[in-house]
Amino acid sequence: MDGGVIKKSSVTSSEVAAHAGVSQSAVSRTFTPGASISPKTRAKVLASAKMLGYRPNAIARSLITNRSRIIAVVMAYLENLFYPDVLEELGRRLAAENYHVLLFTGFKDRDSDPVFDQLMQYRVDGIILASTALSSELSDECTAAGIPVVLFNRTTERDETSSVTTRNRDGGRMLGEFLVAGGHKRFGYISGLENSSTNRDRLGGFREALAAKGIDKIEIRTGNYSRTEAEAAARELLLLPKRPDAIFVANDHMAVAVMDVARYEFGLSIPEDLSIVGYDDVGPARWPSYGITSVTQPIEQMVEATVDILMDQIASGDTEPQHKIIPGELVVRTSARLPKTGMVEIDGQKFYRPKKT
Amino acid sequence: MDGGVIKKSSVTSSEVAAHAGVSQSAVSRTFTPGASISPKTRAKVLASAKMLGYRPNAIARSLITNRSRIIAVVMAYLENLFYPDVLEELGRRLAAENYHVLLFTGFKDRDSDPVFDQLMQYRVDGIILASTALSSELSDECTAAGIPVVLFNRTTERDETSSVTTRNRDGGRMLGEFLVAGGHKRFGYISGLENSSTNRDRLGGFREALAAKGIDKIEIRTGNYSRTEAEAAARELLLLPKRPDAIFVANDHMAVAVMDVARYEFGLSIPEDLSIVGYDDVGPARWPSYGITSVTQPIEQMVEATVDILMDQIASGDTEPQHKIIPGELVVRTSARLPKTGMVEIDGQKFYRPKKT
DNA sequence: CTGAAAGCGCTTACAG
DNA sequence: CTGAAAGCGCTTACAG
Repeated sequence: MDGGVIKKSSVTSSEVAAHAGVSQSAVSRTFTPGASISPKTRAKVLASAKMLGYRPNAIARSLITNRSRIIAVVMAYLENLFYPDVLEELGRRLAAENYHVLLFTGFKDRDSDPVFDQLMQYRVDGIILASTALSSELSDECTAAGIPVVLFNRTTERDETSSVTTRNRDGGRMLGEFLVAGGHKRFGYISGLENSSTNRDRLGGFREALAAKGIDKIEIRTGNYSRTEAEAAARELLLLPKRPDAIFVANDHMAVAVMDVARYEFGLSIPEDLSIVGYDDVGPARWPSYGITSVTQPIEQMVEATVDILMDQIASGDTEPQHKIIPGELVVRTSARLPKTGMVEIDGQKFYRPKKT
Repeated sequence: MDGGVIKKSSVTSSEVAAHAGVSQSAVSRTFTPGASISPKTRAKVLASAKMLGYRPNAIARSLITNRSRIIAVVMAYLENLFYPDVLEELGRRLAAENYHVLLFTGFKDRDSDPVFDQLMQYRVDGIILASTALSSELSDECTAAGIPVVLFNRTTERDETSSVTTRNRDGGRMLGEFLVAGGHKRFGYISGLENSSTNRDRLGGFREALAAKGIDKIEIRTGNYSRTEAEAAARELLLLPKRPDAIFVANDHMAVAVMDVARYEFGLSIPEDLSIVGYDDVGPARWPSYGITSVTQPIEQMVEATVDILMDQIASGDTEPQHKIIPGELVVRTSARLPKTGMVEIDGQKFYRPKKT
C-alpha cells in the first residue's frame, strides 16, 4: 500500500508529465487558466498532480511572465488601529484578485530607500504606501520601471504619484463649524506629522471654518501621530492660562490619549469642561469610554479605490497618476458639546448636517 | 547630457556585463556576498550597475537557490492590538535577517487550506502561524516539504509543530491567586476560542488556583476573542442573580469591552463593585481609562524565539519541532481590588509576587 | 489539441 | 580570479 503523498523536496511539472505520460507543456497548460487543453489530458494531469502532491512553482512562473502577483505594502503606525483595519481589508481585497501582500513595516519617513531597493528586487507588481512617501527619485524610478504606486491616505505636492484620500479639508471644516456652532470660544489643535498632507488639509479646513466666524486664533501643538507626543501636547494646551474649551486632535489615535490626559491628569469632564474631536472614526473612538466625535475615513471604499487603481494600471501598463478622493462624514458622539441645531439621527447614529445657508 | 537612469523595463546582469566588459558570472559574483571576485572587477561592475540602474532579480535568484527569503505570516484578529505589535516586531526582526514577510490575514480557523496552497506555491522558506492552526495533514505536508512552521501563541495537542508560547497556565494561576488574595468570592471567566490552547491553559491555571482554596465554582461564558461576543458574555454574567465580584477575561482585548459594559451599561464601579483582570498586557490595558491588571506576554522575546527557531531550522534543514515557553508576569493596575500583601513596586510599575509558602 | 524547444535572469560547479 | 556552460521550473510561440 502506498497511495500517499510522495515525500520529496518539490515535485516539478516534468515529474508530473512523466507520471501522466504527457509532455511538460501539457502539465503547464493544465494549470494555466484559458490554455488550450483537452478535458481528457487535463484529467490525467490533474490525477497525477494530486497523487504526487504537485503545486506549480510561482517563482518560476513569475520569472517568465514578469508578473509576481505580489503587491508591496509599506505601512507604519500599526499601533493606530486604523492601519491594521486597512491592512486586513487590503489583504481581503487583494486576495480576491489573486494577489498577495509583501509587507514592509516601520518606515515612517522618507528613509524608505533601503526598503524600496528590496521591493524592486522582488519585482512586485505594485506598491501601496500607507504611511510613507517615496522620495521623488524613487517615485520616478518606479514610473520608469512601470510599477504602479498608490499613496494611501496621503498625497504629494505635485500630485505626481497616484493617491487615495478622503476630503480632509472638508472634514476639518465640518469639525470647525460643529465646534463653533456648539458655542466654543477657545480652540486648540494637536497636529499629526506637520508636513503630511492629511495634517495640512485637516488643519486648513479647520482654520477656514473658524476664520469664517471671525476666529483666527488657534493654539497649535505637535503630536506627530504619536500617543506619547500627543499626551505632551495635551498637557501644554491644558496648562495654558486661557485653556482651550475645544481641541481638535488630528486623529482618533491621539485623541484617545488626549482624553485620558484631560480626565485623569487634569480632572476635567468631557465635554462639560472640554470638548475633543478627532479624525478617522477608528475602533476606540466608538468605545463608550471615549465616544469621540470624529470624521469617518471609509476604509472599505478607500481600499477598494486603491486596489482598483492598481489593477487598472497593472492591466493597462499605464501608470499615469490617478487620484481618488472619498467623502467622509462627521459622526457625533459624546466627546464634544452639541450645537443646538443640525443634528440628524440615522439608525441610532448621530451625524451633523447643518442646513447650508 | 545623459547620465541618468536608463528608462527600461528591467536591467539584467547580462546587460551590466556587456556594459562593464566582463562576463555575466562576474556580475553575479559582485552581488553574491562571499563570492570570489577581484576588487577591480567588482568596482567596474558596481559602476556599470549603478549607471544602468541594475538590481539583481530576487525571483531568478530564488529559482536557483531554492531560497525565497520570504516568510509567510498567517495572522488574524488584527483588531486586537497585540497582533499588530507582533507583526511590527516580526517585520523588524526578519528584516534584520534579510527575510521578508508575505502576509495572509483573516484566517481564524482551520479553513486555512486555500491560503496554504498559495504559501506553498511561493516556496516560502518558513511559515509563522499567529492565530491559526494548520490541519495535521497540512502540517505533515510542510514537514515533508522541509518547510519550517512555527505556531505563535498557540500549541497543538500532539506538539507535532514547533511553537512559541508563554506560561499561560502559570498566568491563569497567578491571576486566580491574586483575586482570591484580594478577597473575592464569586468568580467569572470569559473565554477565548474554547479549543485554543491558550484559552485552555489560562482557564486551567485559574481553576487550579481557585480549587487550591476550595473554590470550584466558576461562571464561564464564551467570548471567542471577539469584542462583540465578549460584551454579550459580560451582560450574561452581570445579569446573574449572584453576580460575580471578579471576572477573568481571557485577553485584554475582550477585557476592555467587558469593562465598558460593566461601567456604562450596568453603572458598576471598577474595582469597587467588580474586579476585572485580563491577559496580554496590550496597549489599551495600560491606558488610564482601563488600567487592566493583566499578565504580560513579552512580545519581543516571543518574536525573537520564533525567528530563532525559524532561522535555525532553515539553516540546518532539520524541522524537528522545537517548543519555547516564555514566562509572563502579573502586572497590577487599577482594574481589580488589591490583596493586602505581596505587592512589589519596581520603577513605578506594580507586580504581584507573593512569598511562596 | 499537443509536443519539442527556446528562454526568463540568475547561481554555481568546472576548467583554466 | 575569471568565463563558458548547464540548469533552476516554468510559459509560450511554433509547427504539426
